[in-house]
Amino acid sequence: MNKKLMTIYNSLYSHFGPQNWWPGDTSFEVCVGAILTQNTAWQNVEKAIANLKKEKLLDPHKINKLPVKSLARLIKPSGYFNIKAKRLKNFISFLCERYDGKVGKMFSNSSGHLRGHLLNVNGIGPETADSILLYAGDVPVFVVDAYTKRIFHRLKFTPEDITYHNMQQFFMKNLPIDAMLFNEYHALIVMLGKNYCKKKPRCEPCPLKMCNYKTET
DNA sequence: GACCAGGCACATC
DNA sequence: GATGTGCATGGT
Repeated sequence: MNKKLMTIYNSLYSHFGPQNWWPGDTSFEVCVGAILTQNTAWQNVEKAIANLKKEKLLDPHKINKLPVKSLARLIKPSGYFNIKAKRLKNFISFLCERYDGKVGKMFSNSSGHLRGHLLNVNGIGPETADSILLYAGDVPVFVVDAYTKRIFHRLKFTPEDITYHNMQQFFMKNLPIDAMLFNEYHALIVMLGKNYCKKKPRCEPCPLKMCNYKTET
């Protein structure tokens, strides 16, 4: 257990408050959002999900039957819509065939193997799999994203080119294994990253006052 | 108009 | 195993 990691967490929590992640009404919506938000601003994902809701299509069996082209048109605002339509359908056919389209059943029927199963779905990589595990199923895995790597590199904790797995282990070996903590910590990292830890040369002064990163221009 | 966003798969060396 | 590239909309 690394005290500095908890100190950073506490500073972020004091500064930003609880983030109440994941935004979404159902665990299925969380899964859909996790795929749609790949390399995409959440704001755009909201528009895509709103389109699905408007057409009353935010339902595993309905999307399973929907032609890829129709799905692509609906999720267009989230970007990469052709490839994401395929990815969504890959996940949903996995969900429907193995678990009758029920996310709850997916978690209860796949004791410990779920991460591996998810990674076998074309279009689901480590971050998406872990987001589904943590935010749809309360499984205590730490979610790593581009902000996580950038921030903790600038704080000089980890190398810039660290792998997903090693970055995840860095947190999970140094923090208590706790889904609530991992949930809030990742969300706070994204909040910090979005607002204060952008790619150079537009980095804002960090509210934590712990980062010496300076813009080059 | 350039840059960036809560990645991933695939090609090529 | 490491590196490069396509995928695409919408906000700043």
